[in-house]
Amino acid sequence: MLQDHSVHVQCGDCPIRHRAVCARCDTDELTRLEQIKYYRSFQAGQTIIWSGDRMEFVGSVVSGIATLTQTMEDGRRQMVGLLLPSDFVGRPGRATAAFDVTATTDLVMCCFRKKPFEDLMAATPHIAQRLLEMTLDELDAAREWMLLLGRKTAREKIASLIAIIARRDAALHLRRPAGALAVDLPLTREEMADYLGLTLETVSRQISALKRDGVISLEGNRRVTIADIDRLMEEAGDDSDGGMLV
Amino acid sequence: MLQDHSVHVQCGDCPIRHRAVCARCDTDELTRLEQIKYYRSFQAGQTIIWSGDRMEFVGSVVSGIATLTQTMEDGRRQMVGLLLPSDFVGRPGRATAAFDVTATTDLVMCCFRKKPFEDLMAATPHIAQRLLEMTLDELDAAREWMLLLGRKTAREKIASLIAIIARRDAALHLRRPAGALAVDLPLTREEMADYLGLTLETVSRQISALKRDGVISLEGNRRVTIADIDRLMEEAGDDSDGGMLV
DNA sequence: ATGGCTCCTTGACCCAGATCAACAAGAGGC
DNA sequence: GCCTCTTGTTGATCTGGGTCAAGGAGCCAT
Repeated sequence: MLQDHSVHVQCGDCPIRHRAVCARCDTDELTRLEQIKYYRSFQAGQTIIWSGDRMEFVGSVVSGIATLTQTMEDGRRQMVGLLLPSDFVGRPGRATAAFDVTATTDLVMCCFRKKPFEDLMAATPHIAQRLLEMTLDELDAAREWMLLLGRKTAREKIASLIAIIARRDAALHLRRPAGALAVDLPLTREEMADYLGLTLETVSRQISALKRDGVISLEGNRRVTIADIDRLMEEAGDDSDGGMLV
Repeated sequence: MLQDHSVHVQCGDCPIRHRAVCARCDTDELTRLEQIKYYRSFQAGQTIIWSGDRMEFVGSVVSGIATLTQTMEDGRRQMVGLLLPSDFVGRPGRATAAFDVTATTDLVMCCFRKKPFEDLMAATPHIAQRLLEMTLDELDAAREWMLLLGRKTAREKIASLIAIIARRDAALHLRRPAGALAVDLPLTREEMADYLGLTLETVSRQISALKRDGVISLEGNRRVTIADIDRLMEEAGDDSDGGMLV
């Protein structure tokens, strides 16, 4: 009986390598990464790291989806990061986590124990440079997200979220959309609400409204078909096309 | 007649060096930075970079305050970054700016032309590593900000903003508060509204409310005295003390 | 097939904060 | 001093999205 073969993915020929930490590593550097890496699986709903925990490792999402969230004492919750395959988790140079990291689907991570990774980073400028690039991208994304949270209407927020997921999906698979585009929403209504700073009822109402108005259509309640991307972007209120689709 | 002496500040003995890009550079690296640096002054209200512009330089704020903002076609505006002295501006590895950068007070920047800086960065792992650290800090701050925008009430937002400015102020001067703490709000009510995702009227009302309730008091309408920091933090709804004051 | 989940939708009502509008308080400039 | 311009305050009213509440739709497990 074979083990789940996802645990045998190699960084070097991983299909998402073009977006990963090791995107520009040479074979020598890859070898050293291989030596310190290991895989961990998490079940849907499982918390990977609690805010305030000691961080034992850093790593990349190989498959599945994780979220970064912050919760106030009274239970108000805000998602502050959505981690899709190739995204980096953890913070070299800091001992404890500032946010909760949760697997929202079954998840496989490619992990590196923190100390060896930091040593390798110190010895391999490539990696720090690539990590800087990725962190700057994340910061840009966080800033777009801030505009969404602070100024967009509920309808614009939903349209934006669908556009963001469609874009990430396309970027990951290096493909451009062929006509009507189908996207799986990897989040529950409640998770979308936490992403958007809304309640789940408002999310549900606005998705219904976009459907009623012909901007999207639904198969089941997770799979969305986007009839007209330009119309969706317009509904999202984005001034730029946000670098839509790579 | 002497020129404004702020233009003669040296990175090496700059009072804010402990927070700047060059925080951990040795004398040799500092010398190389000195060779490619130059100073630029901007007047209050002047736009430093427009979103979409080619970025000719990167640099650090020496004195004064700049903001990073995003504007939608219909004029809705969201601040996505508040740049105080020691903060880094610009994005090595990207040709065009994604946000508007504006001086909200008279401002002096220590600039490096982009290409030489990138070359130096490639040759000096130190700098990329320090920049990564700073970017990760900014990302953490952006994520706290997202909780504020998505989930906090107007009153909590105002309390948070005052706390954030007090904290940054203290960190910059490496001092801890002695009893009641006075802070200058370096922003107009409208700028605060853009920071917080509110209208300026709501900002004004909530500041009045905090004053009425004895959480803060005002001298003029820019200088705030915080009677009781713990009370303010409580009003801000922060679960952690947010690493208050370094 | 039935009960008990979790997830989603929809309706009725309410309220925090937006909007519209008037006015006060400085800060220069002359 | 007086005028003008910008910035800030406060009031009255409106509304988008929150809250509360009642079902519906899948999806197991028994």
